[in-house]
Amino acid sequence: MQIEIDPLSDVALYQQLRDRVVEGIAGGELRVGDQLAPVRTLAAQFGINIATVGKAYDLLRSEGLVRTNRTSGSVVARAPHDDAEGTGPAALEGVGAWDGSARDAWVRRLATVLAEGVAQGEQDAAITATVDATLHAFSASRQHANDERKSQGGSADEH
Amino acid sequence: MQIEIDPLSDVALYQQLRDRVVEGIAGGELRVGDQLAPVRTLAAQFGINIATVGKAYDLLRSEGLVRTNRTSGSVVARAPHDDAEGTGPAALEGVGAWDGSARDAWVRRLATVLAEGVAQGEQDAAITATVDATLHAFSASRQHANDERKSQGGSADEH
DNA sequence: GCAGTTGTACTATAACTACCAGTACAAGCG
DNA sequence: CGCTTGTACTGGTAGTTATAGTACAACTGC
Repeated sequence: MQIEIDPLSDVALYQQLRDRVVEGIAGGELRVGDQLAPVRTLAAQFGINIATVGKAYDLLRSEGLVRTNRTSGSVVARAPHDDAEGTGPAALEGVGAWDGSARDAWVRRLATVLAEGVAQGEQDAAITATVDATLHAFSASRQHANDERKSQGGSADEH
Repeated sequence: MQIEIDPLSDVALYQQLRDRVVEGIAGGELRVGDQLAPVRTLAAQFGINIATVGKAYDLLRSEGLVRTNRTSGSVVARAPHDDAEGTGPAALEGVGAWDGSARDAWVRRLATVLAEGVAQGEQDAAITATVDATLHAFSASRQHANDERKSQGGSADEH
């Protein structure tokens, strides 16, 4: 998976890294068991500090999205709920659903973002359309990534 | 409007204030022309610094949500798009729709939050349901606030 | 004009965060 | 053993958050 970050953004570097990985999982570019690039590799790739990458991985681990085995690196630990298709050898590892309070916090955060759109005069229909389009983009991307794997068993992370 | 903030939250105080005002506008508790509490009043109410409240107002102004006339205080400058009902003497002031790039940034932020839910295994249907419920809560709240105004012409901000 | 209110600007300080640099270590793999 | 892995540590720089206190320009009401 190709990650890009913007050093000029007002969003913290480690936060951007974390966001890209989350989006990668949502979009299917990163699937359960996939290896994440070593902290040193990512740090060198972006010319940033190892500790910054480590902090991003720290965050992802605390969110239960990746699991890390000290010597073998970090791997994706959670997958989007794919309602369609039996996905043959899927569910390599237990998903485990996230913590209730974590979900509550997520709902709160979602509500705040939605309130922003509403306050700015965005119509409800326009908002739901944007949400639907975004979710559909994710599932379509997952579908596409799925097909890729079937034709060529490639790794998601060339480093 | 009754605002509450959590000094123990990891979210910055000025950000919380800004979020509450945004949600107030989305929920109709704050409407176009409504006066916001003076910075000194809010600062005293929460036992925080004037500059902190000023920063929140600064943010809201830069987002075009409030307009400020140096001596008369800050007032709400933007209203949710109410698709239903003629709302009689509504649209007291021009709404003006937000900047295109600002909207793009909002869509990006929304996508990141949605990705988080998807990555955590939340089903698309569950997400859209949450979004719909949140949007409905806002519009219902607006409706309610609207009725309140009709029966008793109260100010939104008693200070 | 005067008193009061409003948002804003300024300085200065303390605490915390983000990021960096370098080094070091424990644990597993080949 | 050599290599890679994540992690931990110290130390430093810069920026942000929040504080305190003072001050000012502009408008309202008397």
